[in-house]
Amino acid sequence: MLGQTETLWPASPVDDGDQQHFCSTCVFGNLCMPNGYSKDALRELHCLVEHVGPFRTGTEIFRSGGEFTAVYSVRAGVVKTVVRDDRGREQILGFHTPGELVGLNAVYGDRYPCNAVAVDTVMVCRFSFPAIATLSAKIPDLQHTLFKLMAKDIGTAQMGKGDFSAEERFAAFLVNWCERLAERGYSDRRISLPMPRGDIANHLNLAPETVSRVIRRLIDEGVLAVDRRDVEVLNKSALRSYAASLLQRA
Amino acid sequence: MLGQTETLWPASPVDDGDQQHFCSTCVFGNLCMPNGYSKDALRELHCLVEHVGPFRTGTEIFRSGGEFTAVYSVRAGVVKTVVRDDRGREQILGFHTPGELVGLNAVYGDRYPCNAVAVDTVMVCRFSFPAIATLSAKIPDLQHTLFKLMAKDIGTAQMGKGDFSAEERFAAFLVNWCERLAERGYSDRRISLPMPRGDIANHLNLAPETVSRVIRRLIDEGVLAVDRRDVEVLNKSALRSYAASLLQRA
DNA sequence: CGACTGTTTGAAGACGATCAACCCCTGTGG
DNA sequence: CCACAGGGGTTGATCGTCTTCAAACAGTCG
Repeated sequence: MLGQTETLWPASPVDDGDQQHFCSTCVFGNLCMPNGYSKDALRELHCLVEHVGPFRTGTEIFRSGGEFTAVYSVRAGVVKTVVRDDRGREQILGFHTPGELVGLNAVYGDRYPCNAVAVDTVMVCRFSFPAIATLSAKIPDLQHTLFKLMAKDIGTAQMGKGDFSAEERFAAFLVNWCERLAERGYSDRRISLPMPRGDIANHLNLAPETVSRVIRRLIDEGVLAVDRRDVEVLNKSALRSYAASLLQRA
Repeated sequence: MLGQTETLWPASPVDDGDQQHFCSTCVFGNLCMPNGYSKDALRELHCLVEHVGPFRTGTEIFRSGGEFTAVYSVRAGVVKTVVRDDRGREQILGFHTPGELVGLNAVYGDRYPCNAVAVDTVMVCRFSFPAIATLSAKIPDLQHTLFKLMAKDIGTAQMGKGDFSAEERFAAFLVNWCERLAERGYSDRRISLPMPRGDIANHLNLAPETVSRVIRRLIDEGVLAVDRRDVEVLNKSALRSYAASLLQRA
């Protein structure tokens, strides 16, 4: 199990030297195609990218109602997107790991529909959306990538729909989190959940107490080992079986 | 209130003669920009559109797992999109009225992620997606429209997230339904809900019995008059106040 | 008329929310 | 070094809403 004092995993992906296998090490993040772009395309993309940050925990990268000008690629840290209703209750739409693009849902309308808030210390790259849209007309691969990223966001948002138990929700969240981190070169067994329990609960439409109880059950069953916000998946297949009904939708 | 035998509203939008104010009367549906396209663009769009139908209740326009080749614009009737999990339980992602585009969520991946099923008798227009993507690189307005439509779908899917009561869910659904029909020239007070109660319940993550009870309460409060699948909104502001917390998310 | 589906209504039960208390860790100041 | 305050997290007891189960009802189509 986990000791209290040992550091379990590195805070950033393992350095591959000059090789860059993962898009998280590229300023474009998921804006990269699997096969990359031509040199010309890359040069043009580089012209319009802008490094921003760091943002400290709780600070806003953009704000709901603010003029939509750009999308952001997460370079480091975790970003959450949040909507607030008139009575101040907030709903966390999602968490975004390095490489992922934030702000695409603002393309409809000329204002951001949600807040983007730093969960921990965050670095981002800013892409002017008008510029990227114009560029995508010239670079079919880029247009295709944008279409795919937006369609993926539709699918992600739709996956939340459905009547699922607390266990299913949390397990699916954890499995999905592991997979996304694994794509970036992190361990898929030992992961960090940098956001507070209440944020996880909010995102899953559960009470913080319920999340706590679910975690307890999973620990008691030997599925997880948990030390504060660090999680080790001990029985991946068991976790997957909990998440199955939510993830395996044909 | 409603009599049993009278026909409350026309089955299709009022004919304006030669004027075509609404996109539902145009084969392109929401693929139309507010200001329309140039003649050249229209001609090219016309080349790749394909009329399909009619589909009878319960028949599939496309099927989950099928090769993704095209998106569909609803011309007449209502289409529902459905995902089925491994145990046969199904989840209705959404209902689509005339003018709306179905299948954009398939752009990610090369297979449809859901079934599209006719709720009543449905006519659609088929657009080859590769063709439309290619065309959109030449027509900036079309690209922009596609981006916006996809972003809107993200927003629609995200709106479902949150912890809402049965009343809030149903009221928000009904208000949204009215607004979408109103955009198409239908009455915004007297509407038809052509899908069975069970489908509404499924979409809202409620039991059919719960939907039935919510409707009963709204009738008793004088907010609605209901005759089978025809609904008249008697107190729009009351209905909106129920839906407020779900719709008014800044 | 009778089988069928879809809808409504009632009663009992389950799951998660809420309320309340406690714990653990951190940081701060004496 | 210890005391204390504070936030985040955990645990237990109770409550409420929606689900489930069961039955009756309505409209439709053969």
